[in-house]
Amino acid sequence: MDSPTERYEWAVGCLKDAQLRLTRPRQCILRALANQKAPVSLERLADDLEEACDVATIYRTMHRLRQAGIVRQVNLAAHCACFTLIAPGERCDYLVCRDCGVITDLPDAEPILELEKQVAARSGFRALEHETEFYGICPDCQRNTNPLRHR
Amino acid sequence: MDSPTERYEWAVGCLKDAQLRLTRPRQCILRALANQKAPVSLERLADDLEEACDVATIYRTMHRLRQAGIVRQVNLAAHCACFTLIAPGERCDYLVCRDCGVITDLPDAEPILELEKQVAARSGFRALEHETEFYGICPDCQRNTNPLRHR
DNA sequence: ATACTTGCAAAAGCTTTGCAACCTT
DNA sequence: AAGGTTGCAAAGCTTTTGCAAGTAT
Repeated sequence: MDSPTERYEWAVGCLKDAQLRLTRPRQCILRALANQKAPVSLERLADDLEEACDVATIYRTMHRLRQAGIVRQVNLAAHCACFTLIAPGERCDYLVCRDCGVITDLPDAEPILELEKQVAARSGFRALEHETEFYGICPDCQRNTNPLRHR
Repeated sequence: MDSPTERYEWAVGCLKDAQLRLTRPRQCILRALANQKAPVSLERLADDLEEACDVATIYRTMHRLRQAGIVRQVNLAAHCACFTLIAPGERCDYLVCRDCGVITDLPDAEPILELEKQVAARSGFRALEHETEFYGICPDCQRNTNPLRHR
């Protein structure tokens, strides 16, 4: 499930399963989401759309996609909701630069899945999911050490 | 560093180190934070204050506490900033109920610290920190299975 | 034809900022 | 006394909602 096309098709399938209509704005939104593996902020998402559409529509759509389990809302940075497709095999472990904000996917987070099982067993919580963010300063920003850029 | 008093004293020490003044509103805010191990939303924090104070003051204070490394902003739920003291030994791994919103601290997240080291080594990121949230339905909410309560 | 969706506009929230008065150091 | 802080009010954003018109099924 790696190519944007595959991811898009998967999402469209889910949309139909959820009895949501495949409208023009929704096509654009799903395509934009399918192109990005890392979570995208709503602002960025709006910019990425092939065809502009109303903010209200984007918000409403994201809400429905979330309900339908097609999209996950990730709370990486304060003050902006970020979203990502939950295509099969997708991870939700990220490495975020505190300085430039770049978000990378973290592929090898097996230990967390292990931990998740333990937590499920001990806590009695059901339907467990997780989300991990590692924050730090990326190599690029370590080089550009302008102290003023750092918040 | 377990008792609220110890945590409060620690925070006050940091405040002085950061050359921030110990005003009345700041005392209240730090005390409220020291009483809670789990992250508190701003709304809740405001309610917990012994003495009411202006929202603007709370926001400005949280901003400074964050800058001074006294407080961590956690993005547990969308639409509300949550804060917690970063007293020594404090963890940042949580178990959150998707239904009732209760937040519990997760004490045994060793594997994540291991992973953090690996990630630091491989990625070249510096000053790595992490934040993990496990989401699920808590035992209580599993019992009260009113489907309408679940979003 | 039906009823789900969209855009526009307005409302509602949350967060930030300006400024004079106030209080800690 | 000096300057960091506060409260109040207003401005800025982000997110939500109402409604008539538009469109996928």
